[in-house]
Amino acid sequence: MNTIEKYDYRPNQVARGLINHKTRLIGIVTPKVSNAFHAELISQIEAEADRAHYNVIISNILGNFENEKKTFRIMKDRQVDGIILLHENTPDEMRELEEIVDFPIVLASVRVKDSLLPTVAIDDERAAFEAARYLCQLGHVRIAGVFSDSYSTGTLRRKGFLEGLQSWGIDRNSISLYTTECSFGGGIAVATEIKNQKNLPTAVFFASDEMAIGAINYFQDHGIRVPEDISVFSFDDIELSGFVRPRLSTIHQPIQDIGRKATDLLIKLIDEKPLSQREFLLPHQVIVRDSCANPRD
Amino acid sequence: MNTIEKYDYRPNQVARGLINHKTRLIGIVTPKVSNAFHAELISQIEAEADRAHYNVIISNILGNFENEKKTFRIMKDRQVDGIILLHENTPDEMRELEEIVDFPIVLASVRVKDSLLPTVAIDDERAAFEAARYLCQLGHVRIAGVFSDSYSTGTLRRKGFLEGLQSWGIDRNSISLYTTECSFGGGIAVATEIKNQKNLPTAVFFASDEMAIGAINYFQDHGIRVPEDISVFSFDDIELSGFVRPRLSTIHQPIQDIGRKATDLLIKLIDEKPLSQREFLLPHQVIVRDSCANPRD
DNA sequence: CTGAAAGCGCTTACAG
DNA sequence: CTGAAAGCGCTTACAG
Repeated sequence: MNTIEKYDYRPNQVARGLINHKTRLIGIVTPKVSNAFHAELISQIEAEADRAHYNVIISNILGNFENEKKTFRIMKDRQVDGIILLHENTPDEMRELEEIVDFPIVLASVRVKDSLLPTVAIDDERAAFEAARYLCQLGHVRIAGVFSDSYSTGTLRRKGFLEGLQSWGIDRNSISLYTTECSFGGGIAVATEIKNQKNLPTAVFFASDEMAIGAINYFQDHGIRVPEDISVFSFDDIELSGFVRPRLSTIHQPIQDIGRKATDLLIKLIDEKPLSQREFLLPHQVIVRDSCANPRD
Repeated sequence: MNTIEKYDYRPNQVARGLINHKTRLIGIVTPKVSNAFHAELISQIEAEADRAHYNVIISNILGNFENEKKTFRIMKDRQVDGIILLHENTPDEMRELEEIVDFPIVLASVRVKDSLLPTVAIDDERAAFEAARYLCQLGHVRIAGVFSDSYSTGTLRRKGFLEGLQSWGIDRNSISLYTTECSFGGGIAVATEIKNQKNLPTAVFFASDEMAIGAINYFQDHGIRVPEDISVFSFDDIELSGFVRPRLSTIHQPIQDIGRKATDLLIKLIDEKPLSQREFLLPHQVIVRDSCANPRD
């Protein structure tokens, strides 16, 4: 012990990894690290992993499934102890990925249809339902919804949104639906389409804050005021949403809790401890700020 | 070879790391992964590292030097091949960090006074000089500057800013200087101070976009219009700066090029290749958008 | 209880 | 040119 102190001996983690078959490395697989929502999540995961003496390897897969498979193979070669996946796949794709690795995978902030993988997320359907009801409450009738083509930010939120409107008795014909990417650019693209509609909706629900910010930008550029001419409600509550103008009314996702819980769950699985449940749906919140108003007509 | 194919054999990277004394792992050390500027930089570094078959370990140091030293020790234990540091330190602190590790370190987007470390950044002083001159050109005379307490975003940009104003003949007494953190919160804190000044400046230069966005938010909340009542010029040109209202006039940092170049440089050092120069100052750009106008008086 | 040996999965240097 | 041995830096199981 004295000698250890004296020479400041520190064991070589690579050698330990080889003998223990544990690297204390967690892989985070994400479509794009620089996405604001993911960056916050990654930051949180790193902090929680650090507490448990794990380190974190990140990887951008840039929306390409071949890339994602390659990444899983690399993580396997590197002998990471587990993966936190921030990306959705079809059930078939998911099965392909699971076959590549022999360590646990946890889904964070996303859900995969029919998957048996441990998941930490929110109730997307319920949250979108509440968002839709909020818009109805304000008096909106001609409403648009903008979603992605994936499961959580697409199917699930669209379903909840539609059910919310229906439960208020909104006519399906006065609802228009759009599909695009969860990015500033995606929002702009849809805003362009919406503007060219004959009959402008009085409110638009976006499945992500970044979409909403892009769209609001476009609306403002073209003389459409938010919320005076059009109300905007979105989803995620990234830090930024309180700093743009108008401040976004949005669904708050507990990013910190999701990151922390997903990390804890993965570590439990690595330690082969039993899980009390497979799916953790953390509480969301409807945040009312300045991007919604009553319709003018 | 046939057998390799047949059983899809893939060498264990941990074992290879042990024998080769190379892990093909790069450590990124950053104050906060979720900072927009850093997130874009990290994303870029990961992409470039991937191209060279390296993986990337990230670490939040959260502005604590003890934490940073601990991180360097962990990176050493993990036998990473090199570190890209996105954080500034005093020369003394930097020396302490250098002593911990035995592999190359590259500074990206920051500079350390008197350091001999390979660095990829922009000419902060020159860029701030140009920003100051731009404000003068618009006719501003009562000008405030907001900086951090570190070297690149503090000392260097402050120096260039002051020289720019001086070169235009602005009276030192009409310039007020502030120090805060490069975050939304830092910007809000300074905006509060500025608002309480007897004689409001007609233009404010912020050393980061995030500061500026926070401050603009505060100004707007308190009936101070940007740019009508006060012009705001900032620094970084994160993706967001084109999506807030008003769009930010700012100094463009070539984030992609910085990330790519820093990675290439580090890999060269890992391979013990010679560097053509120690410091690479990439070209910046003055981006004129909507947050600056002529002063009203 | 202490100390030497075996082994994790590779690569490299060397013997045949 | 091929194949067996040594060794990277640890940990674990076992002999003394």
